Amino acid sequence: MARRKVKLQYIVNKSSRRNTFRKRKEGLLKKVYEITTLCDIKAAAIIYSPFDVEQEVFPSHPEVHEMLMRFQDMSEKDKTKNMVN
Amino acid sequence: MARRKVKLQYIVNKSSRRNTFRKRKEGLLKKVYEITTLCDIKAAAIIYSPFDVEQEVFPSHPEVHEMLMRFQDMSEKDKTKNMVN
DNA sequence: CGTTCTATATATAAAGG
DNA sequence: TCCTTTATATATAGAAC
Repeated sequence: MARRKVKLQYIVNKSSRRNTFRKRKEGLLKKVYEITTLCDIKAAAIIYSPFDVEQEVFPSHPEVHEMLMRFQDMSEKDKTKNMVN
Repeated sequence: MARRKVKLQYIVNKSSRRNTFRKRKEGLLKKVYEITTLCDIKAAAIIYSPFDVEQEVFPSHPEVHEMLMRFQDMSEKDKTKNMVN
């Protein structure tokens, strides 16, 4: 979006892809922060990126870990049920 | 945003909060899908909401579970390091 | 490679059904 | 309560540094 509408597909050019990744990651974390604040809920985003040295990025609360634990405890059936595409 | 700028704070009115939650959750999942597609990375969002019957919502791939496993394996120090606020 | 600047695409608050 | 419709706030692609 912005200057030009972009097709929703893999960005081949590496520097463009990297730039888009950085900007969108920032936007995504902001959105997570906002919905968390506005609705007083727990939310987190996990991003695995080949660009960052650190492999996982976590926005949001320490409670995130608790959420993960809860997820781990769910049955496989429930996990599938809660997947959204 | 939209018709009126909204202060970034808890929305007291329940129906408004619920509506905002539903819309923003949808937008958030879309963003996750987009960054995933555009940059060919793995990403997921976890949302704990009192509005949904299901307690956790997961956008994105089956690989998400693998990501969580990797996170579980990280040392406490690394977990803290990867938290972003 | 990372930032900042803007024009434009998107997300979304309110309102209406 | 949920879906549409809009007006407006935000996010962000591309450019320039």
